Amino acid sequence: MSSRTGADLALLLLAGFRTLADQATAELARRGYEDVRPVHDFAMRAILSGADSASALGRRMSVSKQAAAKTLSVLEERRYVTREPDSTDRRRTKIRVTDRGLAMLQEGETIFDELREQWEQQVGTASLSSLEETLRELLGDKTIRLDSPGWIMRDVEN
Amino acid sequence: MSSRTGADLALLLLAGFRTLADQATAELARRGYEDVRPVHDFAMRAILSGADSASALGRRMSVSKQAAAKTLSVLEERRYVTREPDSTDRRRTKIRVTDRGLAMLQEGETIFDELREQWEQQVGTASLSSLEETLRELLGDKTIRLDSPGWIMRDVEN
DNA sequence: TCCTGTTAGACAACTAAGTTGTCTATCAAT
DNA sequence: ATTGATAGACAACTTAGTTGTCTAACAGGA
Repeated sequence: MSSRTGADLALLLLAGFRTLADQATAELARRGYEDVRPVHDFAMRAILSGADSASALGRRMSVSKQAAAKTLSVLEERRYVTREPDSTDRRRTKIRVTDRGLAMLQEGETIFDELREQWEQQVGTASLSSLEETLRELLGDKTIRLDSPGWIMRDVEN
Repeated sequence: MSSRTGADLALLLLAGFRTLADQATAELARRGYEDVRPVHDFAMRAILSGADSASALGRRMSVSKQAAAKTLSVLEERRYVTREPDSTDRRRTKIRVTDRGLAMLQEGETIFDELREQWEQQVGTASLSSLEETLRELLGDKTIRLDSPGWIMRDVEN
């Protein structure tokens, strides 16, 4: 079916992402981490990989530092990170991922791996890794911009 | 590189979609249709395929009817659709895609096809269509929910 | 024909994740 | 010592959603 056009390709990619992200978010909630969205997970990864201040995180995620600061304050509120003053540079406040944060990340990774496993069983190892290979080739090392508000999962009423 | 995990797979899919969507939006703007986002394009398609009222559109896009009505009013403002009273059911107001709307859709489709063409040249016809095949198999006929606010393209300042 | 339940659309208040713009404090370097 | 850049904060705005409540119109059965 579905006429093989460029627009369909875009929709397929989107649907693929959303399927994984929605399932992961739901499963994460089921395992005790409610109110965590993919964007939080990604931000935490970025922090761990060295973006340990609001400005740095903003740069890393290609988002304004103000937006990054907002994300950080909800992460702090939910006890996934802490902020402490940087002794060497009194302008900065250093971000630290808490143990709870690490545990959440771990759980998230596990869930994503499980989902990938399911997909592998559905279409075979070869198909899936060739898909990944193709996408990597197409996207190169292009870092992913996260400046799209949302991709939240909610339920609809009417 | 990039450890072959489920999370990476999700990010690849997202990056793929965003790359296409961002480029398409930019190109559409360059060709005279500014302030059009993917979500508008998708909504117009849904209208054309029969969802010709706010409530119907909401159901089709898995979004509340209020959200659909909002989208419709910006589409109307920008002269991509018109609303007219339905003679057979006085509660409803019928949505019609304007000529300008059709032209915009046409242009959008062309652009997406061009982008797909580029990708094809980059990785080969076989790889790309196998990617599409795999995704279709994984996602089935699952319709795409559009209830994520955003995926807008904006520029970042600092 | 009337009552009852459902549907369409509108309005209002709220949320989430962004954006600009402006401000102060601190650093770094000529 | 001044000058310029950087970190973070605060405020006002934007987009695309969400609930909740309301009225008007339809549809079907007693």
